[in-house]
Amino acid sequence: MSGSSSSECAGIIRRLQDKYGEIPWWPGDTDEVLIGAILTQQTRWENVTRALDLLKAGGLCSIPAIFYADTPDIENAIRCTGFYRVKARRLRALATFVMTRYGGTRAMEGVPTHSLREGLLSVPGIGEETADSILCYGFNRASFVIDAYTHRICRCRGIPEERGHLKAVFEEVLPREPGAYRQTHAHIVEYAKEFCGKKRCSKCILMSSDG
DNA sequence: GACCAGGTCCTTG
DNA sequence: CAAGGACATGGT
Repeated sequence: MSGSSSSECAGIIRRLQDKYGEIPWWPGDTDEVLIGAILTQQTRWENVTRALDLLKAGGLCSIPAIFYADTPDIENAIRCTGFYRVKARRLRALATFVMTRYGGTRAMEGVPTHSLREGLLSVPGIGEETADSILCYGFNRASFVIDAYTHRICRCRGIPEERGHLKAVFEEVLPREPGAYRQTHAHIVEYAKEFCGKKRCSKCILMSSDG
């Protein structure tokens, strides 16, 4: 792996840890994480929590409930997350995959990570980021999430942005523990939301020397 | 009104 | 394969 990228990423990880410490992130049971992972696509998390509350109020915040629900009921609950028709379809596709292949998320816990990932990626509407979010936050697997914020931070540090490269580098540098993966990803999002615009970063604590 | 948000898929060149 | 567009609501 690129030694340069590795040391840069290691530096980013360490400085973010120093800045933020332990922060809670993406709470909820497994089913709720799967649903949230779809809803948060290209959408602010605050809008997602509102939709999750509406789903809960309607008894629709679980994979079986989504599987058996009427599509219009799902659409109404998730409208505030945008792309609501597409997302309702994706939720149905995910629920269908889980229920028909495993009978529920509980039965997926013993399935090997690479096998789970492959299955998730076969579901229409689930790409690499969503799959990794589900694996890392929903199933406690060491699969690092590369999102738009990760790209921004790495761009600002001159690290090659290709997704597979970034995923490999972070997974090489971090201890192979889901908790460490979750924490680092949470740090990246917190930092980037505040300091990294789409075009340029306003401030960069990641810039300091040593590395 | 313009621009953006923790993506993914489909169509074009 | 790269680039562009569609999907849609809500906040700044």
